[in-house]
Amino acid sequence: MKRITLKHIAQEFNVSIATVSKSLHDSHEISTATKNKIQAFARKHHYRPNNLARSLVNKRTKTLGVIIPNIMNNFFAKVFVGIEEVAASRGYNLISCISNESYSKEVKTMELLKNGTLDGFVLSLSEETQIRQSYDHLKHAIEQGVSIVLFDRVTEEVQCDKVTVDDLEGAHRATSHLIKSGCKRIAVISILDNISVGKLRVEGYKKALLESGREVEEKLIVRIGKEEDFETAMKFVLSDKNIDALLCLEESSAIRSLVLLKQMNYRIPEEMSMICFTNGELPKYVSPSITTISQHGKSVGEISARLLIDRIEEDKEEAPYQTKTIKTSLIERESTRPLS
Amino acid sequence: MKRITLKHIAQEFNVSIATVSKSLHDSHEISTATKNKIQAFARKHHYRPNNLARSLVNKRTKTLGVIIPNIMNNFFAKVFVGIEEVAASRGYNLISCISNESYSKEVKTMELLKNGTLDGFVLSLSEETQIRQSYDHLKHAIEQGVSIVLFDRVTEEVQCDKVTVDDLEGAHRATSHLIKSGCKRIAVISILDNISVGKLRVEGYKKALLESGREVEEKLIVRIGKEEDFETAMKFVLSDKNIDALLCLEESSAIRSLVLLKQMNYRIPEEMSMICFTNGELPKYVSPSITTISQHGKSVGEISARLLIDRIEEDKEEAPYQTKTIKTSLIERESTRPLS
DNA sequence: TTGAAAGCGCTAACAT
DNA sequence: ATGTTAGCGCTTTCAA
Repeated sequence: MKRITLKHIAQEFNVSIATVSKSLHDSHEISTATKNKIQAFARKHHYRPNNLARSLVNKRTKTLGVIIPNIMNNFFAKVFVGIEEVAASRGYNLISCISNESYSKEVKTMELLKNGTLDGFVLSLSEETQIRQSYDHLKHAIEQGVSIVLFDRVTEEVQCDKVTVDDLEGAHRATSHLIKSGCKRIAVISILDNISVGKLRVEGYKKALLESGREVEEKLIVRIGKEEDFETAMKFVLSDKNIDALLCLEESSAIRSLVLLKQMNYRIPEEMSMICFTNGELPKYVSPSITTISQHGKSVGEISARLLIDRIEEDKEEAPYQTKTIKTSLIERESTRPLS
Repeated sequence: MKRITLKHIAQEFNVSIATVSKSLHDSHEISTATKNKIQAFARKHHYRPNNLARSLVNKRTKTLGVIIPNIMNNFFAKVFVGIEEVAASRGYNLISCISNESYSKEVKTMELLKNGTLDGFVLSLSEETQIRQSYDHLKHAIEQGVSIVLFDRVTEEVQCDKVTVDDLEGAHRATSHLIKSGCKRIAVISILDNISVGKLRVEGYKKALLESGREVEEKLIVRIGKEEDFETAMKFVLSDKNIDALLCLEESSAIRSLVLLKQMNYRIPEEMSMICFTNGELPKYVSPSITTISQHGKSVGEISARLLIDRIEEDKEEAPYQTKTIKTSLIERESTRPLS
């Protein structure tokens, strides 16, 4: 059984398509009698308006594009959940893509989708995009009237609404916490040095050190690339026996460091304290559990979606762009010494 | 700057829309000269065909719907990645929704989307749907000619292509492994008793016990509901001091059991062995690390997407439905004794 | 209260 | 080689 259209219904009752359309929209122009019979018929036959046709006329699809670098990342998964909830509650669908940190995938997706299918985009820049600093795909989209909200990994280069995590403050908070708990030399472990948030976190770390009257030792800021062997790099770091704390800029390096430290029989947190970003399940259940900076991913998603939908719906395409910044929180666990 | 259409281009060169359309499709009917100038103009002005209009004519949207019960679940996240990859490689977009284990969300989503927006659905049933056993939304969709692929949590009630994990065999494999490693009394911890896969896993467990000449003790099959306090329930289970192995039917109960066992100073695996389903990061990095049954989520996703796209594209709407079953693998870790 | 007609942007069969 | 026409399914203005 094929899908039924206005035309079919019109034929059934020997009325015009317009009458059927109006009836189904419960227009006052139509008599209650005809409305009733048409509505009943439609319901009985599971009539569903064709959204493509409708969107073509209305120039609104009620669909948003979401581009996320990696869904296996706990933070992004949470953001996605937040976006999804808000979108659903406001009647929007989501077309979602995983850029997999690839610039070309990101570009292709945007190209593909800014063709009428979407009312706007929510996205976080892929690592490669941030390395290349090529943002033309975003700029073009905006020029063509597609609204965009950038979250987490953003850039000054593009004029649009943004939702960021206060990474600088987060790293500052983490570093200060380590200092207060008595740590003397704190190393930073970063595999995110290519992306905006990584850089901000390093800044926050430096700021905290300076504020407490310490010097920044560049060699304590360990940037590990994708090609390098993580374990080897870490062992080299740990050969500096005076390091007594690790600030890991994301989850995975924290977990891997922890495994290594345990192998090497470090006592945690006595000999080595640890804090990491991204408050997923892992840091919570690993032992010792790891003190984390929560970035409130779900809120980031919710706010991003709201920002985008508001801009689309209220036709405030000319309204000034805003950047909302979410504060982080520190969740104390076993990998740091209590602050007395 | 607004989006440019065939009409605009046609006006620009004083030709018909058809000529423009053909030029952009590089038709041999059009002279190279006109084709060139039209293509150049289109490129320069970033012309993108409106997909809505195109889909309306073609009756194909090249878009699939994906409904997943919970994206924070490692298995489903992997499935999603698999679907995404295949879909992208074959030129399909994904409209994705999280049912959040809710029947009504699942129904609403399907209602909303089987309106021309989609060529088909890939979905896994929500827990609530499996409890209510209401599958009319799926049946209607199929009647209306929307192709569906069900994965992981499936039902016999609906006639469509399916991709399942061999849960029975997985649980059988896990149980046999525990038996071979010397475990005497194996308890099953299930918070999935409402869903198909949960039941299959229990069956696999029973089968393995019987095969090894043991009896099935129903009280060793612990079904913990959402409302019950997990910890209290587990403590009660563990009051039976003869239990020396836990088969956890998913990740979270395994992790929580592990925390509890460590608190209670169990030696793992000597006094208590453990195996759980879902091979995510958690079982790997927790200590002791947990032996798991991998369900190969990404493959499940890939196969599902392929099955769906094949059916859509090859117009084999009448082809017999298939069910593909993915074998699990056992990944040995520290929570089980080696098989010597 | 109902209907005719135009149009959203595109495709495709059929002229010319 | 180019154009005309009809139509996908729907909304909306204007006319009856």
